[in-house]
Amino acid sequence: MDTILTNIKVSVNNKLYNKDPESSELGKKILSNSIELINEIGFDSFTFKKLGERIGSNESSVYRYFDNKHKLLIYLTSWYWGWMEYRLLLATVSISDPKLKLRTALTIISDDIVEDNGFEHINECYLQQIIINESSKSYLTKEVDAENKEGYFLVYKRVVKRISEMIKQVNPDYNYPASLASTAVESVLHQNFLRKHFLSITDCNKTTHPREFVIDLVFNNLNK
Amino acid sequence: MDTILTNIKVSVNNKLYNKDPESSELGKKILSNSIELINEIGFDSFTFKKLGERIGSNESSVYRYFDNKHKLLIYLTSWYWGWMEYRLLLATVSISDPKLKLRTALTIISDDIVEDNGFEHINECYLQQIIINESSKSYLTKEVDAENKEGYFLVYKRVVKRISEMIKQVNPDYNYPASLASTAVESVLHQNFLRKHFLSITDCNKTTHPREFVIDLVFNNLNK
DNA sequence: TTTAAAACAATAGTAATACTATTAAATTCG
DNA sequence: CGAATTTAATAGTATTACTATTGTTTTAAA
Repeated sequence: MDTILTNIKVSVNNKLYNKDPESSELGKKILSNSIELINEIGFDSFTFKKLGERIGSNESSVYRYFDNKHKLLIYLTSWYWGWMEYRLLLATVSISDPKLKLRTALTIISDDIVEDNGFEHINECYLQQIIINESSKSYLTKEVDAENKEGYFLVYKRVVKRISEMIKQVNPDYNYPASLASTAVESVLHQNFLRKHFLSITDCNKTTHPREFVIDLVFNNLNK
Repeated sequence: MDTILTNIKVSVNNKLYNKDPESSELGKKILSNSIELINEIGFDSFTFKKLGERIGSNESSVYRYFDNKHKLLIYLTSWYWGWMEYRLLLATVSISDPKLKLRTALTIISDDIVEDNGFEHINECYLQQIIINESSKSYLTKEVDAENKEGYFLVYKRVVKRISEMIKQVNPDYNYPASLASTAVESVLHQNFLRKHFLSITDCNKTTHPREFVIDLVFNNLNK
């Protein structure tokens, strides 16, 4: 995987930033440290001032890269789903059996990322925690329609659509492929949250993984 | 329904407020106007100052009822789920057939509330929109575990558990009753959001209702 | 190699937010 | 009736989320 990774770059809608954070040392520091800091103190308490202090720079330098913390969050979620799409393709492209293909895709999106392997300045484990804990905040806003028009959520929607297509391949007669796909993706994140904070309303725990539930959920709907 | 409603009051964890908003005229104005205002401008832009201006009162008067807008949001979501639990019980208590019971419960939680009937100072239609658009923000915080210990999310969890129990009644052999219940509840809200903002990743639209999808989803998992 | 432009970083600001403390007025209650 | 309590408004503070300005460094062109 490493040899491939050195040549690829996850691309993110360029309207999300003023200056490409991957293009400079400071930009990379902004990415890596914002991921760490958001994980430590949560997105709500996260400010550019705190980030500036942490990277030994200053607030206004961060503003040159991102208009505000909201756009930074959308950048991070876009990066995550862009990376996920890449992993998804890599793992499924050579599979011809529709069921195995779908099962593999669901496994990929529900993988616990435990190793930070590949992109130097992005810690994928921490980023996945941010996706679980904060990513809904990127679209649960009054500006969602305007931002959607700008294409801020394209990558996320593309991942869901790919899974939706795989669902159709397994069972062309199933009535809700898009809804099942979006529910599966959302459910992976939600069940991960629940097993950490609201254990009493999930069956996912030390012995049962969200992956098992979601794969069972999806295939129970398609094998009829 | 009306005769019953005049006698019951949805009860909310009293740690969520400093002074019971149902106990005074100003308190009721705070509830009704905050629901309207959050719907109009979104929770992120909502402030106690704007609310104070709107109700012809002032910021600090609002603070006497709620510590901060976050607690107000949890109050509103608790009220919603308390109300939902009441509707759920009322609709299902007399049903003995497990399948019909579960189907009825799923119908209740995925109902579009279009009429504001019952509680004078709470507009249930607007409140449902707030639940769809904002309620995740009530638990997606760094304080979730502490607040969970205080019992802030009990009512919500109880609703999910009730549905989980109904799932077990339909099929005691199904492995993930709690996860399926929490996914169903979450999915109703999520699909409602998607059909308004991200139409391309849902099958719910003018002709297909989230209710149909969720009922299909749940029963496809139990009828094996 | 010089010089002009551009990019960069820091300082110092501003308006708005999220509260708190104080005080004065109104209400209740013994 | 008077004291105690509750209510409401004013005026404050610290923090946040930026913006404008300025000087400094880097780059790039003549």
